[in-house]
Amino acid sequence: MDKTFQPAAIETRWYQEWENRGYFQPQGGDQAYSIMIPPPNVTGSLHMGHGFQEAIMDALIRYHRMSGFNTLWQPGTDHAGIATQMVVERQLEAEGLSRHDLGREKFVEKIWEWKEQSGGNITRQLRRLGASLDWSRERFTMDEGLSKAVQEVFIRLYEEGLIYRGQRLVNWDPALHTAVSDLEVLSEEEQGHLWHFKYPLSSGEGHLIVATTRPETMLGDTAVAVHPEDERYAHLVGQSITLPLSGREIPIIADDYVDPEFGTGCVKITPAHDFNDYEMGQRHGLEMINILDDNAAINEQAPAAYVGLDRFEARTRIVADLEQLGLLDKIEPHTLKVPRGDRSGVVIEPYLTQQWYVDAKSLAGPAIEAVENGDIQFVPKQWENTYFSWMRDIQDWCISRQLWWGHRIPAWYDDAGNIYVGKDEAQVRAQNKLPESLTLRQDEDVLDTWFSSALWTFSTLGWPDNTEELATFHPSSVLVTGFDIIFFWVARMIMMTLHFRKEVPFHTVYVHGLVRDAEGQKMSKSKGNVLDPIDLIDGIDLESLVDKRTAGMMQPQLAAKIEKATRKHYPEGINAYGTDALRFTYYSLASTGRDIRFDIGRIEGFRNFCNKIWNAARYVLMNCEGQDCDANGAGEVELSLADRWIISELQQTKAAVAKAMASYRFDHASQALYEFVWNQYCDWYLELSKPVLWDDEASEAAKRGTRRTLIRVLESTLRLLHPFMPYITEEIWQTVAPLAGQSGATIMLQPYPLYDDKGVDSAANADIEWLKGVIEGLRNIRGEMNIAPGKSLSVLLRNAGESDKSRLEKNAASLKKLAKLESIRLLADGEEAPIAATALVGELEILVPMADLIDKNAELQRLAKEVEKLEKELQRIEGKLNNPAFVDKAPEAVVAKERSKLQAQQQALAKLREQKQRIELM
RNA sequence: AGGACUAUAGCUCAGUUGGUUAGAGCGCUACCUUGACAUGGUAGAGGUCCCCAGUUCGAAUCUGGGUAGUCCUACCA
Repeated sequence: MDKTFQPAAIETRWYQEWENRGYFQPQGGDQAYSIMIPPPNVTGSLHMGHGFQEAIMDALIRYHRMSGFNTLWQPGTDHAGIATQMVVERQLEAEGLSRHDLGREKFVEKIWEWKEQSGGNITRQLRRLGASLDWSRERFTMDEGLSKAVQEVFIRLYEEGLIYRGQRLVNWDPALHTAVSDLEVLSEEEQGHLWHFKYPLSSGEGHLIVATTRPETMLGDTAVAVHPEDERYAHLVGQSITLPLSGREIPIIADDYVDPEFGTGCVKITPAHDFNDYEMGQRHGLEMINILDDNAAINEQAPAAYVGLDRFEARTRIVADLEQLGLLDKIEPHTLKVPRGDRSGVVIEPYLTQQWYVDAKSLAGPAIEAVENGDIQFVPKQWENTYFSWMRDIQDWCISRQLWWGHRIPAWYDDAGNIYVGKDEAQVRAQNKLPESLTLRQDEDVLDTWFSSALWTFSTLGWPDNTEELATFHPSSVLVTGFDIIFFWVARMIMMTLHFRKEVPFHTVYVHGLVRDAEGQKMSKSKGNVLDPIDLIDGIDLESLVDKRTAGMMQPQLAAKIEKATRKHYPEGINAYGTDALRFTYYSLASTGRDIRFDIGRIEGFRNFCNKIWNAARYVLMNCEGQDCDANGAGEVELSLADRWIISELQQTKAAVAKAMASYRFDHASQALYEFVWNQYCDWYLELSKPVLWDDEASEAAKRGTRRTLIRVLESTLRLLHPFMPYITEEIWQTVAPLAGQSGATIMLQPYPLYDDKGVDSAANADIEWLKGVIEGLRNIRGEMNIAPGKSLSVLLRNAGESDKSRLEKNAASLKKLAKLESIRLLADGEEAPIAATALVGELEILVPMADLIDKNAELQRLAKEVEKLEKELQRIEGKLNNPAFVDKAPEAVVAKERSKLQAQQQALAKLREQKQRIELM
């Protein structure tokens, strides 16, 4: 074995082995455990957030697989309609082509080509992370089976009246030429203006002043509204004004939506271009005039002077023209929220179009109930509120997208505008008895990607066919996801699954935090602070990292800034830490918080932890390989106190990990394991094994017992660690297992260690605690007194009780070795104690004679510090016990505890004071 | 505007049903290449648990009110 752990040398080898041998496939078992991967975008790449999420799922999966469940982790990707189409369109653009130049069929072919070419990226990354997905079952939202499911769902919902087509105002992305759902629109505050215009009354007697942030929409105004109780305008309601530029006469109406306090209290109403105005238009039966085209340029409904102008050009022109007419009252700076497409970044227009909708309200009822009655539980629970608040006010879901990449809507139209929904044209004709002569054309649109994602848990298992997998693995056990897609995905999955399967898609939703950079910033390409998990595994030099972060940017002007920041944060690039260290870092950060700051310092610590495990194994193997470790359990074996103690500690660790896993506290699991391996097994047990193994006097049974304990505890620990650190544990386990009497081809299919109360040994625990106390007392004297570590000490014990005496007897060898003692013995009866530095373990006094090695003043200082600490503590306890209210009202156990504390501390204090005095008299 | 969450060591974070001397990792200081490991060992320093008030014998923990930050939802033209 190398002196340091080299992850790169083993990771790929083991992953290939696992995959080739089919270990990731369900292995049987009484109970099923399944997780459906939240499908990443097929043409994308994994970022730190994905890495975090996959690591969590893999830990759950490996844990349950080892625990004997019939375990499936279902892999797959989605087609990410808009994102993917955009990428390919941009590639075409580079060749000076648009998708229209190619035509629909050719263009979709191109996307498939791109998918084939780039689709392996994600799955390659997942493999590098050690994700034990059953690749033999990999699915894609656009593959045949899932498309069939999508079609089936659409048709059935249509037949049940839960999908309908209607003309509504939608969020229109003028760059992508498609409707997007309200979830895909992000509103941010931006600086704009508030333009005040004079609208002349048709009566010719004066004007009203309206304010707007979007002057161009005035071409589509069909009313001006005031508040019904606004006395200033009450007399004008029912009259009309003559709309400037268009010359149309439009009514003045009253509606309590209007806030009389804002602006002038008069609002221009444009029902075809504003969501609130749309509703008001409905209430008042107003005309809807659409003045934009698909590009958000002015259409021919508007006066000729503006037709064809882009919306922002038209804005400038209209303001200028109104000013010229003397109708511009004033312009004020104004902060407003501007809605932008999350993909395109352009300003979204409310736009009147024909779209398909899902009646979400009807589907929401059972979905709310499933969470209310606990069929589905969120972890942490507070996310249920987020879910409820959205579900209880849910809007119908616009599912049609004016894209070419996606599931085409299975609807056909005849020239009379009749709609026929079915599997294909032939079936539609047959079902509706349509003559051959009737021309039908299929709807041009495709479905929202989330529509197919909503079916993910059951479509991946073969639905609508009644497959065995569906029966076995559905509902899935848990969904692991970020809170940012509770609405997009989780809620819709619950609705769809309940409707079609009459069962929940998953029993638990584990909501994890969002990975941010070390400064708490969200990682994003435009900020240039994204990290590729693979770069933390393999390492990356500075220049490559800069190139990677500044390549292919939407806004190249940011490149310089990103380069600077990158050079500042990673002047040396990023070291290679390996997958296990990265994964363990993720777990250590997976608490209940919403934000996860990823600090490079953390991963370094866990890389060191891997190295610690590696070297501990090296030590164990050095002492066990070729030796009798009682692998077959036949030899005579004597277990030392230390052996019994570490076995006992191992049980506590098993229990802690099991508890942590049951509550999704991966941070607690990782903490418990780290603490056990480093602070107990390595720091104490390995050290305690040395005096036995290196002692020529020790019996063969004792040596065998220690070797057996060394190797078996290590073997169990590797299994305990495996779900979190798959590679290093497999690598070491291969050599360790046979020595520990375990056989098997791989650690990943071994049983997960279970807490065994027979292993718990409180007597051994107490003895070792005593031993640690004595050693730590001595080390403290050494450290504080600057006694050279190489210097052997002769130590005396005073005031030893019976248990101290027997413990001393049992542990003398260990004590000598670990505290580097020349000798240690009890002070004989009547023997006068020499002047010495003192440490206390309970009532036992440990004396290090000062003779020539201890500095008087240093010892006095050290004692003073101890005395002060005790005095403070005593004061606190006395205060408590002198308070009658405390003694009367606090539970007896608490009072008793304080009393015994008081006594112990008083004794200790007395001894230290006495000691201090003696030294002062020296 | 409504709601949620967060505030603990220099940094990143744990802290169970109120009772601990408030913990861990990283960083810091001193010493140490002893035969698993310097990606290491030993010892140590470091906290007004954001502020104020309340409940309680007792509050990092519970309640109310502030302050600061983050996020979500809905939005005023």
